[in-house]
Amino acid sequence: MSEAAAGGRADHHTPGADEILDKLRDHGGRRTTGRRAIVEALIGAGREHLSAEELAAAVQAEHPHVHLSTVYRTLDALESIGVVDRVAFGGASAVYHFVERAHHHLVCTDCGAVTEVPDDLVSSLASELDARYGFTLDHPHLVMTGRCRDCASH
Amino acid sequence: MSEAAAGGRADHHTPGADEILDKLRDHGGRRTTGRRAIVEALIGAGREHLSAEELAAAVQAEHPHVHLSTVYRTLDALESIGVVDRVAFGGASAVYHFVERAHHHLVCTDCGAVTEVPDDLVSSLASELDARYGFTLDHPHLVMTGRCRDCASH
DNA sequence: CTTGATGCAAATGGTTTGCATGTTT
DNA sequence: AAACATGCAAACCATTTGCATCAAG
Repeated sequence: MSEAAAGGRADHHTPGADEILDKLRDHGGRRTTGRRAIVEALIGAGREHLSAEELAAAVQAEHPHVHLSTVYRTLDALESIGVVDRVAFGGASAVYHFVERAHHHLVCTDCGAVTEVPDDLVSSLASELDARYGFTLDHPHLVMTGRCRDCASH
Repeated sequence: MSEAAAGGRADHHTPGADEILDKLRDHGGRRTTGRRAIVEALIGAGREHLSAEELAAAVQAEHPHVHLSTVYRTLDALESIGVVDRVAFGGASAVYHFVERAHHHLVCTDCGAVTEVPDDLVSSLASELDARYGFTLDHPHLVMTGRCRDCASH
């Protein structure tokens, strides 16, 4: 995994914020301090999946003027250039994270915990669904609900 | 549409409305005309998955006074006694249907079409997830997103 | 100086809730 | 009567949008 973009370490200067902002600019976007702050906060979250509100809170610790709607707009922009993945499951707020390797999500309906599942675990089901129904599963966006180990034992 | 409201066939008296209302009453609920109308409309929908609003519209054709919030409350009640299944996927409105055999749902992110998938297709993935993560997939509630045959070909 | 980004407030849309009233048991 | 259901309006909550302003290119 690209330790730079993903890293929990290897952040000598600033992980991949610049690269991401560059990508944004390549798509006609602009580099702003707000966006940098948002990207950095998202990088800082490591592999945690944050909601827009949590991300806004993190950003606002340093940049109090950055508005929640800006966070949403920036996440939208990042999602549309394929840098960020939005994970939405019924009702509750969506969470966002960087797209690294393809993976799916198990969301516990009790405690809300999100577990990542590598894509290959799902691929045979995916081809089955394709063969039988012509249905193409969302590859990096699949969200499956159920109960996690802890909650299941109650 | 449902010129049935009570089914095109196999409805000698009234499908299962009474049984369902009985179940509701067994759980401390009351039989009201509104609830009967809602249950009948849901039965009339056959295996279509309706949103609360669609259901309300269907009911209101005959009983204009039945309010949308009553539909929601009734669906809640029916869900909590295990008679109906609510299928919610990010953002859009949830759809409801009777719990018959266990099945999952493929929701097309383009056109919103809902395809049913028998449980057995998913069971090997389910046991895999259980074995690896101790995660118990929601059995009759799984919602998977992607693109249906029609939309995928665009 | 043009186009995109932002803050803010207000709108959205699906769903839920408080309340006073009407019904079922 | 007591407990529950209902209509209605208003509240909710995550997200989106209109608009005037601001800043990046």
